[in-house]
Amino acid sequence: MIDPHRLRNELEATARQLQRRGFQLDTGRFEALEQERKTLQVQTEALQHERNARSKAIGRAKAAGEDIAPLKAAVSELGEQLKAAQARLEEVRQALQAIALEIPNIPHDSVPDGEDENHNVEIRAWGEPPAFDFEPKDHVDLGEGLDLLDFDAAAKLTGSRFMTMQGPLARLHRALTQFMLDLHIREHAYREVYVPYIVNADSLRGTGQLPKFADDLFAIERDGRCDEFYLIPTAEVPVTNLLRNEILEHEALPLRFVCHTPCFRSEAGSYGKDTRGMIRQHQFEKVELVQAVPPGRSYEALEELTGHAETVLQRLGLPYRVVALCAGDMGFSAAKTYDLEVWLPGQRQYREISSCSNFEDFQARRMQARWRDPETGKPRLLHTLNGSGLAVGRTLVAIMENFQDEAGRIHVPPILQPYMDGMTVIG
RNA sequence: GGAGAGGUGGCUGAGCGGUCGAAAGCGGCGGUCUUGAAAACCGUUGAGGGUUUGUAGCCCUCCCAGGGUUCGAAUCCCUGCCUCUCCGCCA
Repeated sequence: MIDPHRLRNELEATARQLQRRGFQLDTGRFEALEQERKTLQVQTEALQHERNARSKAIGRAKAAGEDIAPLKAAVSELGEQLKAAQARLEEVRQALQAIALEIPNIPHDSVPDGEDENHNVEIRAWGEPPAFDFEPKDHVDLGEGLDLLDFDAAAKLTGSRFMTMQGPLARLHRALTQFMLDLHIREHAYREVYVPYIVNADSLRGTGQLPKFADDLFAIERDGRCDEFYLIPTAEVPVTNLLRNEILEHEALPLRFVCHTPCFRSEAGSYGKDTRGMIRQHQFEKVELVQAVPPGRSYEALEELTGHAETVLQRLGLPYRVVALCAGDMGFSAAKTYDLEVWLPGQRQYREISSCSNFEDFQARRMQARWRDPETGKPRLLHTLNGSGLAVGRTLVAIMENFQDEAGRIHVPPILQPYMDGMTVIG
């Protein structure tokens, strides 16, 4: 949610900033509602004041043994008026709230203009795409060739967009997770957390998935209702919501959490896109980095966090580039996002493997995540950030395709070999 | 799943339907005392919102959440959520 004061006081300027990401704010409707809210709120509070004062007078009169019947009658009437005013105010409030919840975050000034991914800007690249003296295969052919990857089996068990792995490939997948967690814990000072994989609607509202993106989620039915519990689409949701309705002491910051979870995405509307292989699945594993920092520090933190994710790719020896998303391509809650894209020889292109974002106070306001500013002693909204460090399934794909040989074998990156009992090659 | 108890400020914990945003203790902050510290003593100490040029004043809301009763609800009623105890079941 963006700052309601900002919406009230700088409505036109805010609308222009939102337009950069292709969002049209209906300023006329907002202003009308806001005007009404103001009038109704003042009126309602005046009535409440009146009622409070009169009720107290009744209390005093009763204590003094006076006749209170006429006083009561007078306040009764007030009660009706108050009830009506409150009802109208509540209506207007909810309308305003509904609008506010569907307004995306304002792009930071440093975010490039543009409508879609074609306007994203490459910031830097690392490593060289490998030169093969044979025709490189994609991960599907490699995995199925080794008899270690099976999409048909998963289709039998569940349906499309799931997969099964076996033997050393499943182990490599697990090794990747361990390596990522260890790296972030040991070298980047993150604290590991374990969280529920099912969250309630309040949590999803807090990070911004609800109310707008319910279609991307798997809802869980319970007691005949399916609007309460959902499978997490990313660890971002439970981990960031640890801070919901909390006021942190300054000493606790910055907060750095790393969390490995499965992620579940319905990806409604993505049919026909990346149908082959494990690039786009309903279930995948991810190691997620989440930070909460004082407001003045969040852009510095974004650079650091992006660097932490990059380190994973560098240690594995995977070529990648860093891309600044343009205003039109950013996610709903983000003020600024860097995507990490890894080179996939099977597709001959860079593909997203991590997305690192600064949400500023957008999520914090939704979930009332605050810290006590030592300057004033007063609670203020935190800034939250997160990034994949990394998406495990896609990292596995990158390793398979970049480290294949002509025989269709997969060479284990040296940094992972200790996690594999020294195994150097699969196949 | 069955039976019972309970959810109050940073913590512990009082609270008869009116003078309760809430006693008391602890903690925090400021001060007195002290060479310094401790102790003692004094003072102070929740959050959100509206109005407003205003960190001034005035006002509103918040005692788990949502409804209800009432002139008036932390206190009474209903629903939900959560916690605890006992039994059952279970990894």
